[in-house]
Amino acid sequence: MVRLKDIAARAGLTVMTVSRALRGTSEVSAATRERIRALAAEMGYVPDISARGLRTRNTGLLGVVIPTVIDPIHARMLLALEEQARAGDFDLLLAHTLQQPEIEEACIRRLLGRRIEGLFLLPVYRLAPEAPIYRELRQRGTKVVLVGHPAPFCQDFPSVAVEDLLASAAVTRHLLALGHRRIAFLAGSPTSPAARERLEGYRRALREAGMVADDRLVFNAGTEIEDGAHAALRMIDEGVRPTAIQAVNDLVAIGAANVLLSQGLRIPADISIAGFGNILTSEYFRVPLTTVRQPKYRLGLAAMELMQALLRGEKGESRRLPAELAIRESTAPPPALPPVGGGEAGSAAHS
Amino acid sequence: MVRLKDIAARAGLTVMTVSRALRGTSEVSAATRERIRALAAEMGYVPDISARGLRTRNTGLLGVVIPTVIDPIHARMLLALEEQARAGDFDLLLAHTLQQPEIEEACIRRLLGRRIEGLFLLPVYRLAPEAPIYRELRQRGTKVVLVGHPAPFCQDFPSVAVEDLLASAAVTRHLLALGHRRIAFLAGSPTSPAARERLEGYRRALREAGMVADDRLVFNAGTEIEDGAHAALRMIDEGVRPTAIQAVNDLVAIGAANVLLSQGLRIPADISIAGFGNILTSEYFRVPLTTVRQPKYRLGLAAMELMQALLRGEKGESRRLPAELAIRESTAPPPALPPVGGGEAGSAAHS
DNA sequence: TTGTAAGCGTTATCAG
DNA sequence: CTGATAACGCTTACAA
Repeated sequence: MVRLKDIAARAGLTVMTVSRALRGTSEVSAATRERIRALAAEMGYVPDISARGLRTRNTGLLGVVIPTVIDPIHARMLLALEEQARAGDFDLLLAHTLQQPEIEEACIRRLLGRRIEGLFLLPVYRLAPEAPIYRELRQRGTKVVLVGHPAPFCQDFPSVAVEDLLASAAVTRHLLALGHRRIAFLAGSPTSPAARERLEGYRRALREAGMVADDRLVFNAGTEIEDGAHAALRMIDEGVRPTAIQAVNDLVAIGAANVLLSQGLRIPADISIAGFGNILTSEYFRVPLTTVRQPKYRLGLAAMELMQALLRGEKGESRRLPAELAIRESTAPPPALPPVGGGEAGSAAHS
Repeated sequence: MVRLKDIAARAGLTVMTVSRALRGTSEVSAATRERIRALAAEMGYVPDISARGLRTRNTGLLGVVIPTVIDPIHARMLLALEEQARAGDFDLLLAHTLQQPEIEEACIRRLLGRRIEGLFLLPVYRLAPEAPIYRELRQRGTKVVLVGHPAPFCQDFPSVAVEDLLASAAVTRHLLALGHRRIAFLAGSPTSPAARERLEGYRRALREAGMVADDRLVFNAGTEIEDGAHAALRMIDEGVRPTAIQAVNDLVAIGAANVLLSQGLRIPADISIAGFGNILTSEYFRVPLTTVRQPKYRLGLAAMELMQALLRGEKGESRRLPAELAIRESTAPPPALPPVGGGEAGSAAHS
């Protein structure tokens, strides 16, 4: 490894002069500056950022803690983040939590040892109102940008999140506008604020339309394709026959759609399906879905902007990004006017 | 930030004693060790890894340079890598190249400044036999594990890659065994060794079956869904009517499949489709595809093993990982025995 | 078992 | 414009 010292020796100058010449800072005669620069290039000098950081107290490191990079939404967000980081002359340390609190804690602790200047945190959501590592981050005054919805245990960090509630309500309103009156909802995990917001958006839209949100139309699914399939089967078992289904995400929607198609139902002729878009653009799935396009890349940009503000010592304001409804041929008016009222679960209508 | 010095002051001891106590190294009285430990915990001490590294000359950092983390294959590989890295007490610096040589060079240079101990490199493939930054890596003796196929400009680095040629040949043999004699190939970018291997595997299998690989059945596609669609349209335009299609990857296959389905063809009744699996398990696409399952996670593991060997100062042996053919209902015997011989492009039969 | 001195590669600071 | 000195937080090497 070539060090400043080595260049200084070759140049017959002090380390300091070389350092200054290379940084272009301070006044150094143009002549020597060029000479040093050439020499450094020739010798393949690469400054040691850690050593510099030791002295200047800035490491130029940002941490990203993410459930898993396999999630396409998160991956796109990460891409944006990394591009922005490089532009701002930061390097990115990546760590996965696999949605496990212990791993999350270990990750964060390691990153703290790296003296990261800021942390992008996609939290592992828990119901508990407190989490020790989050408390520690607060005490340390670590600059944290939460990428996701705030929850009790992480409330006081500035955050960037999608307007899930509004977007979900828009989906429901879209279905209502088409004439659907019996809309089932395949819900996600109750520990996930995003999933909860989506359920709440559905309920709010129903209420605003003067209807009663019937819980017999809400099925606990999860986040995976299988979860959607199981939920759809349960729905059929229970004799519930909605004219439309709204799912907490694309995967769940696809799982449900596959089940329905295998039952001989046609989409959207017999039943409409809508939900949030998590994978690809879902246009490439041959299951017709009307989806909410999530602003993945913009989420990354917004997160970085917030971080920049924090790094400048500002307060940093949380932001909610709108999501856009991508209406496709997957949703259509209900096949026939559903019976109004009706007592049994299957025909339980909002009204 | 709490430093060793601070703990030492509070404990009435030297920095050295504290350092030793915390590391558990050397002989320190069990009593003081516990006392120091407790004190450190209470004060929230986190050792500064960079400072330590400055002294010990190991940074505990590994770099990953990747086209984009959006690619599901790469994302899974990255996940494995990160998990392994953490297990080995390394942190991971992530950088994207976006497939652009200049960005790649900039990334690598930055990582060198971080004094990474090793670099996982998913190269930006170019046809040129030399690339300056690769030469520099060689000269520096940086420990590099190539994740991908070797190419002239990066030949001398140890690598981990999938047995694309063999896997591709297996696909073709599978189609041949079903009785297909007119198999089209939708090829990828010629700069990508993996794509080239896949084309070569197809050709080899045909030759081994005593057939002539007819280039009129090979269409340049690319890597995206749209590329597959365009290639399929071109194929149809040129009047080529294969009984089976083999694609360089899943996306291309899906693009082609969508076009064929929209033309009223049924899969696999009228035409069979097979290729490499890049997205999800493609089981969830309602386009029937027989695919090659790529050992994404094992690729990550193997890369890390290779890196460990390099770090131990060993030579490090390149490895090729086999890929498994996932046969599904997407491939079936050809609808009718194709005409043997035949002069025009459309019916151009092998042998 | 504990302490002292020195140094890792860089830059802040003050002096010339 | 350039140099000398000290320091960032930690650990190695040697001394007590």
